[in-house]
Order: sequence, then C-alpha cells, then structure tokens
Amino acid sequence: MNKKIDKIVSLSSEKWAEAALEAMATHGVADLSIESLARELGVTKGSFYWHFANRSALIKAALQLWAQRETDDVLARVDREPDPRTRIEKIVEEAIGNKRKSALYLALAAASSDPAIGPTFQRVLERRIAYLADCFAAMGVTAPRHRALVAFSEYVGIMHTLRDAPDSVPKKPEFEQFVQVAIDTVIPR
Amino acid sequence: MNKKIDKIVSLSSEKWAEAALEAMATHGVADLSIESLARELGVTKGSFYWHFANRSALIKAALQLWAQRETDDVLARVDREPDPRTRIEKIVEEAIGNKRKSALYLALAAASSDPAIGPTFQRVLERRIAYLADCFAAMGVTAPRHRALVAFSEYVGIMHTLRDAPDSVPKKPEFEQFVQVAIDTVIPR
DNA sequence: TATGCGCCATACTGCTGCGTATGGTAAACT
DNA sequence: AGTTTACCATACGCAGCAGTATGGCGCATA
Repeated sequence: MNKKIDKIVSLSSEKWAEAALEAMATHGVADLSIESLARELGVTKGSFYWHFANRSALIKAALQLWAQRETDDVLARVDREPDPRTRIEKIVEEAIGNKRKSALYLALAAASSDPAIGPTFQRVLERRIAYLADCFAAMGVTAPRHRALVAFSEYVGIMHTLRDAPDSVPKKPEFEQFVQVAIDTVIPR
Repeated sequence: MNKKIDKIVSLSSEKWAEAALEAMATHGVADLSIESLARELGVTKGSFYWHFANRSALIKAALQLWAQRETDDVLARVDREPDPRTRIEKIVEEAIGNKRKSALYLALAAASSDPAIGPTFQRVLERRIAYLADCFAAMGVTAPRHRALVAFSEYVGIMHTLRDAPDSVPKKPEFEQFVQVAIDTVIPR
C-alpha cells in the first residue's frame, strides 16, 4: 500500500504495455503472444500473469496507453496553434511522416472486431473526427462534419496506400507535391 | 489428363478458394484455418490437402480469384462508360455500397505483410490507381497521378471509417450528402 | 532475525491448428 | 474382372500458445 510500490507496479505493467504496442505495430494484434513478448523483455510468463489477468487485459492496457499518448498528446500539442487551417496541416504532417504510428494505427484498426479494442478505438476515432470538425467549423466552411469525415478518411487511406503500395507513391521530392494535392482537396481555399 | 477431369479439379479447388474468401472477409486472414473451413464445407482436411499443398497455397489461390473478379470484372464493367467522371463516380458507388467487398479488401490489406499476399495485392492496387489516373488524365485535370492516389486513398479510408467508426458516419438520408462531399473533394468541377 | 510480500522462474495442463500417413470408396479405364 | 485414379475420411505427431500451480529469491518491515 505504499506510494513507491504502486509506482513500481505501474511502471512494470507499462513496460509490458509498451512492448505490446511495439509488437502489435510490427506483427499485428493477432500475432501478439505473451511468450514472445516475455522473450523480448528477457523474462517469462510468470512475470506477465502477475501484472495482468490475461491477454485481453494487456491489450486493453496497451490500447489505453496508445489512446492517451497518441490522441491526447497530439491534440493538446496541435491545439496551441491558433489558425485552424494550420492545425489541420500539422495533423496531416504528423500523421503521414511517422511510419511507426501509422503501422500501429492500422494494426489496431485491423483488430477492431476484438471486443477489447473496438469500443475504445471507436471513441478515439470519434474524438479525432470531432476535433477536425471543430477546425473546419472555425474556418467557416460548409458541412464541417462531412468534411471532417472526408479528411480523416483520406488520412487513414494515405497511411494504407503508403503501407500496401509504397511503389505506387512518388518518392522524396515529388512526394511533397502529392501531399500538397491531398491537403488541397480536403481544405478549401 | 482429361478435360472434364481438369474442370472438376479446378471447380473443387475453386470451392475451397471461395470459402476462404468468405472466411477471410468475416474473420480476417489470420483466423483462417483449414479445419474450420472444412467443417463449413462438410468435409475434412483430407480433401484440402489433396487440392492444395498447404495453407499458403490456398491463400494464393483465393487472392488470385479475388484479383480476377474484383478488379478485372469491375474495371471491365466500368470501362464501358464513356465519360471519365461518371466512371469514377461509378467506382466510388460500387465500392462504398458493398459491405462484403470492403470487409474483404480490408482483411487482405491487413495481411499485406504476408508474402503470399503482399506482392499480388500491391499489383492490384497499382492497377487501380493507374486506372484512376487515366480517368483523371482523360478529364484534363492537373497532376492526374497525384489525384488518383488521393482518390484511391480516400476510397480506402472511407471503407475504414465505415467499419471502425460506423456511429460517426451519418445514416441513410444524410449519408448521401457525405458521399457527395467526398466525391466533390476528389473530382474537380 | 524472522516474517511477509513483491516479483519472477519453472513446470505443468489443455487446446488449437498445421501437416502427414494411410486407408477407403466409387467411378473410369483396360 | 481387375486395376488405376480421383477424392475424401481417419488417425496421428508435432508445435505454439493461453492459463495455472507452485516454488524461490530479495527486500522491506516488525
């Protein structure tokens, strides 16, 4: 019942959750196994089942960690920007550039039918879409909610295309033009 | 070495491939198991391993079947339309409306790291993107290839959003407006 | 110093699913 | 009629993984 002890426990379980996020980003949620995680962490299953009740609990904890870091932090950072249009551009840039974040997002999305993931994941999506809708509303565009849905879908789709058809996407110098076209289609002048 | 025998063999293996597509669309590629497929088909594994060498061969066959039906047939049907803009609209409508096709596409995409899927899947994507680019080029828009990438990504993203955040997408009457906004952002007036 | 507890290792059970080996059956062929 | 062949069932070995039971070690506290 000590404060110090609690901290140690949470840190250790967070270590498991972090490793789970890493594994899910690289191999997918379905291939996430306790024993392989333990091997990577240099421990055994005995450690895991002390910190978590079962596999589902680990996934929930990892998902919670992801929701906090990814959505809360990003939106808090972007929200310091006063201009709504610049805010959207910042989100797009942050999303497209980070390959690990994209892989993790797509891995979680692929497992959205999992009851341990679906509901929370859905809430995160709604939160992001609502934020985009607020940005569009602040810009005074028509049908901000619909535009937000389109913008978010386009962002997800670009991650998808970059992963599944990288050879079809132009490289370095031309890539910036492609991103610009994508932004221009979503954000009205 | 009879023609009739060959036909029977191919039909039987095609039956397996069809069932595999159905299972992948509903439960994902990772959860595709030979034994559960056999149960659904009312046979046992003995049948499967006579038609296919292993699980990977089944996935390849199913993927081949999907590539033919989905891409070849769709593009051939759409290509009868003379107006390029109408062609794109038809593709979008066909894509968004069909829930099963979307589920199957996203399931295959989620397993694109599988060597039995990745290369073929990538070629299909390039083919679709190239077709869209041709449509845009026929319309005389600027940067048709970039626009094609944006349009395809948006199409994939909408499937994603519909699956993972259905409550965030407007229903029946308002849904059409949303689709119209999506089309308007991609196709210039 | 003894005792409790946080943390982890070891060793097991049980299940699922891939692949194989082998036998059986019905129809086609000789 | 005998033989081949296409097709499928049965039975098995094997591996990976979830979850449990139990023991051990170090450190703090009493």
